[in-house]
Amino acid sequence: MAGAVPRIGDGRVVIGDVAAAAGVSVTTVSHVLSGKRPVGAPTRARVENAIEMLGYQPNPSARSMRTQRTESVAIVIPDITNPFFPLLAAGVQDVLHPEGYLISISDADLPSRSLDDVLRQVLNRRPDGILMASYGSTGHELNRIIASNTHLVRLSGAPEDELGDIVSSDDTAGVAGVVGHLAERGYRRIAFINGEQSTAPARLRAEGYRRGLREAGRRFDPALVRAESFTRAGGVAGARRLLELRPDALVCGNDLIAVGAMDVIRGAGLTVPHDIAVTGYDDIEAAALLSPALTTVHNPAREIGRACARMLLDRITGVHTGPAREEVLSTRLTVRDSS
Amino acid sequence: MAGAVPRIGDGRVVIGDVAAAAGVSVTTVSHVLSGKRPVGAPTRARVENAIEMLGYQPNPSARSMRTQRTESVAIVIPDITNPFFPLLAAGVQDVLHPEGYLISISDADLPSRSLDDVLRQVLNRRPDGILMASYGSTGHELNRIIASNTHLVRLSGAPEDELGDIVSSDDTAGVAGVVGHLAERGYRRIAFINGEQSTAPARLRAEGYRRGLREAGRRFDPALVRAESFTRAGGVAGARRLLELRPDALVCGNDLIAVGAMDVIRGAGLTVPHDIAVTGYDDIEAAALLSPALTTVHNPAREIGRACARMLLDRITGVHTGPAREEVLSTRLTVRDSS
DNA sequence: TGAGCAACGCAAATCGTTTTGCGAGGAGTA
DNA sequence: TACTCCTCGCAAAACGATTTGCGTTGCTCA
Repeated sequence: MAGAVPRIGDGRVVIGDVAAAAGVSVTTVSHVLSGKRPVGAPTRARVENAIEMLGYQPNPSARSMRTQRTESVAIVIPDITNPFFPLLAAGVQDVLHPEGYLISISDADLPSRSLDDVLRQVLNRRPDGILMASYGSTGHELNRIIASNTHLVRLSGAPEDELGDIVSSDDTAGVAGVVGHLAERGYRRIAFINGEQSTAPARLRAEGYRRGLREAGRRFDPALVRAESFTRAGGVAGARRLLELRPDALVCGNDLIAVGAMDVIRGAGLTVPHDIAVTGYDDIEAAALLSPALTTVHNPAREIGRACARMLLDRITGVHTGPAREEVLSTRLTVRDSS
Repeated sequence: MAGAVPRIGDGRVVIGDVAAAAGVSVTTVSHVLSGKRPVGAPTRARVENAIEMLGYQPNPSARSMRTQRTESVAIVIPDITNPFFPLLAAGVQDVLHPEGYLISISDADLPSRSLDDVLRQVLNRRPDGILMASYGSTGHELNRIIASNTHLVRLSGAPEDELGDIVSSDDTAGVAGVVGHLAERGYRRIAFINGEQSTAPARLRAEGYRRGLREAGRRFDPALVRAESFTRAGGVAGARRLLELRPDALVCGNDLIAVGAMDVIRGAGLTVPHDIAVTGYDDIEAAALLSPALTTVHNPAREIGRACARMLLDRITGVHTGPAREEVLSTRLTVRDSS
C-alpha cells in the first residue's frame, strides 16, 4: 500500500489539498483528524484515503499556533558527556516518542552560556514541558517557566517551592548505605569528594555522607570533604587534595569523580582497594569495566527518565492538575572490587 | 537592568504589545528585529526598549509559518547509549546552539519503531536539516527528505547518490592500520567482529580489515569474520563463535563490541593480550578505563559532530549550494595494553 | 403532510508573525 | 516654487492549521 507516494509540486501538501482531493471542506478534514465532531463513515473513508494518497502530514507550526501546544518537551542537562544523562534521555524517549513528542536536549555546561541563557533559549520554543536536570539554578529564569504555561519536572530537587513535580532517586540513603558498607569493612578514615555543591544531588549526597557516618558511630570531619564538580576532572582535583590527609576510603559523588580519583591514586603509586577504597555513584556502564571494578550505587537512570516523562505527560494532558508530586526511586548498593 | 521583568496577563507577550508600548506599528517592530528595512535611530531605541521591558520573544511557530524555516535540526542516531553519539551530539551543539537552533535527538534503535517511522516523525517537524547517523536505511524515506526542503548530512555514507553531504572519519584506513599493527606484533590469526553489515561504517571497516591483511601480506579468511551489531551484546555473540576458531587477535568494529568480546574471553579463562589480542574502534572514554586498556582507533566524535553541523549550516544558510560535499576526518591508532 | 431532530458539512474568524505595496513628509536641487 | 528623491511608517495579505456558529439535508413520528 505504501508503495506509491505521489508528490505534488515541491512536496508540500496542505490540508486544502486533501480537502480538494476528497471533495470536502477543510473543516471536515480537520474533524476527521481530530475526531472533535462526528463525520460520516463514507466521508471519513474518502478523507483518509486522500490523506494516504497525498502523504499529508499536518504542519506542526500552524497547528501549535492555534492550539498553543507544541507537542514537544525539552531536556536540560548539565553534561551530555556524562553517560548518566543519555540514559536518562533514553528513558524519556521511551515514553514520549510513541506519543509523538519532539524531544530536544540542551547541554547547559557550555561555559560560553549561562544557565539563564540556555533556559531563555529553551523557553523561547515554548515546549509543553521541561525536564530540568541541571540544578544550580538560582530561580530567576525558573520563575519564567511557571509564569508560562510550560510544565516543569525537576530531577532531584527540593519540593519546597512550587516549582513543579520532582523525580529523584534516594541520594541520601544511597550514599549513607555506601558509607555504612565501608565502615563495616573496617575503613577508618572515609573521605568524600562531592560535585557542585550548589546542586540538589550534591546536597543530598553530602547529607547521606554525614548520615552514614553518624549511623556507623563515626565522627564527621569537614576536612575530609571536598566539593568539586561532577566530572573526571573534579575527581582529580578532589583526590589531589584529600590524598594528603591519608584517608583509607574515598566516597565519590558520582562515578566520573571516582574515575578521576582513581587516576590520581594510580599516579601516586597506591592501589585500590588495598591502600585506599573508592566508591562511586550512578553505576554508569563503565563502572563495571574499570579495574578494579567500581563499587557504586546503582542509580536507575532510564527508569528515572521514564518517570519524569510520565509526570510531564500527566501534567500536559491534564491527567494530574493538583499540587506538586514527588516520586522517589530507590537505589541499590553494588559492591564490586574497589572497596 | 534585567531586574524587573513585568509580566502581562498569563505571560504571553505578542508583537502587537510591543508595538503598542513603543507607539509604532507591528511592521516597524518586525523591521527592528530583522533589519530588513532601515528604521530611524530614535524609533529603534523605543522599540528595543519596549522589547526589553516586556520581555518579548517572537513566537517561533508563527515565525516559521511565514518563513518556512524552523531553525531546528534533527539528529537521528542508532543508539544514544553508545557513548560515541552523545559526543557527536555535543559537537553539533557546539556549533548550532550559539546560532539559536533547536536540536532534537531521535534514537532509532527502538525495536518498536522502524527507521521509516522514526524518519516520518522527524520529517513531520520540518527541521531545516537532518543529521543521519543511522545508516541502514534503504532509501524510501530518505527520498522524502530530499523531496522536502530539508537538508541532509550523513555520517559515513557513500557519496554516490545525491543524498546530501557526507562527513566521515577514514574508517577503512583506521581498521587497516590496526590490522597492520597487529600483524607487525606477530599475531597470526586475526579475526574480525563487525557491526550491522547494512550500515556504511560496517562496510568501510570490513574493507579496512581486508586491506590491512592484504598490505601485511596475509590471507583473508571469510570464516574469521562475523557481522553482528555495534553493541556489547554483538561483541558477546561474535566472540562466542569466533573463539572456537582459535584466533590470536580479535579486531572489533567498535569499542562496545570489544567490551563484549572481552567479557567472553575473560569468561573462557583466557587473558588479553597474552592469549588473544583485542582492538576496538572509536576510543570512547571507557576504552582507556578497561582492563587491560583497549587498543583502539581514535575517532574524533565531537569534531565530527562539529563538521556535520557546519555543513548543515552552510546548506541552510545558502553559503554552499553546489553539489554534495564530503569531509573526511582522520583517525589515529591508539595503542594501549590489549594488543 | 408537516413539525422536530439528528447528523453532517461549510464559511469565516483566529493564532502571531513576516513581507510588500504605498503614501506621507522632509530634504535637496534647479 | 516645483520636482525628485529619500527615509520611514502603515495597512493588509499571506503562512496552514483549528474551531465555532449556522445551514442543509434527510429521517422519524404524530
